[in-house]
Amino acid sequence: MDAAETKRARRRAGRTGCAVETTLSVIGGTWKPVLLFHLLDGKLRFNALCRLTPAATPRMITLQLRELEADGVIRRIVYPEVPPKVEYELTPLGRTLEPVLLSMRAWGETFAGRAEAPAG
Amino acid sequence: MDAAETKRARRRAGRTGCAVETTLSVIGGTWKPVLLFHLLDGKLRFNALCRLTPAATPRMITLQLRELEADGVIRRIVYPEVPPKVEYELTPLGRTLEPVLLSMRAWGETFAGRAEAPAG
DNA sequence: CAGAATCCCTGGTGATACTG
DNA sequence: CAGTATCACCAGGGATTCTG
Repeated sequence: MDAAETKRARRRAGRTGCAVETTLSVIGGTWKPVLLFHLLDGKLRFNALCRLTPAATPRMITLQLRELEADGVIRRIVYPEVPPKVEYELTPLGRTLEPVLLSMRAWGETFAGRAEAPAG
Repeated sequence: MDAAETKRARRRAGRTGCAVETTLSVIGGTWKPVLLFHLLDGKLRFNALCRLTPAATPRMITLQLRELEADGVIRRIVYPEVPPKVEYELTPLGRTLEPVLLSMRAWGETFAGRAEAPAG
């Protein structure tokens, strides 16, 4: 998928001084923040990620994981076993995203609270 | 564009316990984090936002601003003047996104540093 | 189990032209 | 200036099937 890759590359290169765009070029995918967030807890198997992100299809999860891997924020560990076993984990670089992901979660929790109890 | 709205609503409702998805339902748009980030500095006119986000077309900026407004994170101020003048500013709720946006910028700066000087 | 390959279609996005 | 309306394109993503 070099279309998306080109897009992300252009974005990274063509940023106009806004570092936020740089971050988005890495975690800007539809499901990337969610996947990364789940990986904060440690290694996860492909199926586990699918179960944790039921709104995304396995196909999409695969694609997004590949891009994250290409950007060096996650690592793919293949165990040469039968049945196949693959785990994903954050790289040290990926772990530096923790503040971003945690602040996103924190805000989501607050917002959900406000949205569900607007009159409260 | 209620297709996107439906999508976001579903996402907000159908989250599986991950607050990150809730946050994404609000700032998940392609240019939303960038627009919000620029608004951290204060009110901005439409044209100013366009200039600060040249990679996005005015059309897209309009659409994303509308969604942000619908989600209550920004406010649209119309001055009944000629020529027209419209300003956008963060609502109090929108301002609570500041930690998220700042951490995104911070990470982008670090990543850019690593990417441009990988051998350093 | 983990993922590749294929088909197909929706809708996100750009470009252009117009308006108050 | 700050949009809106319309057309057109094609890439993103879903569903299904197949494999090692």
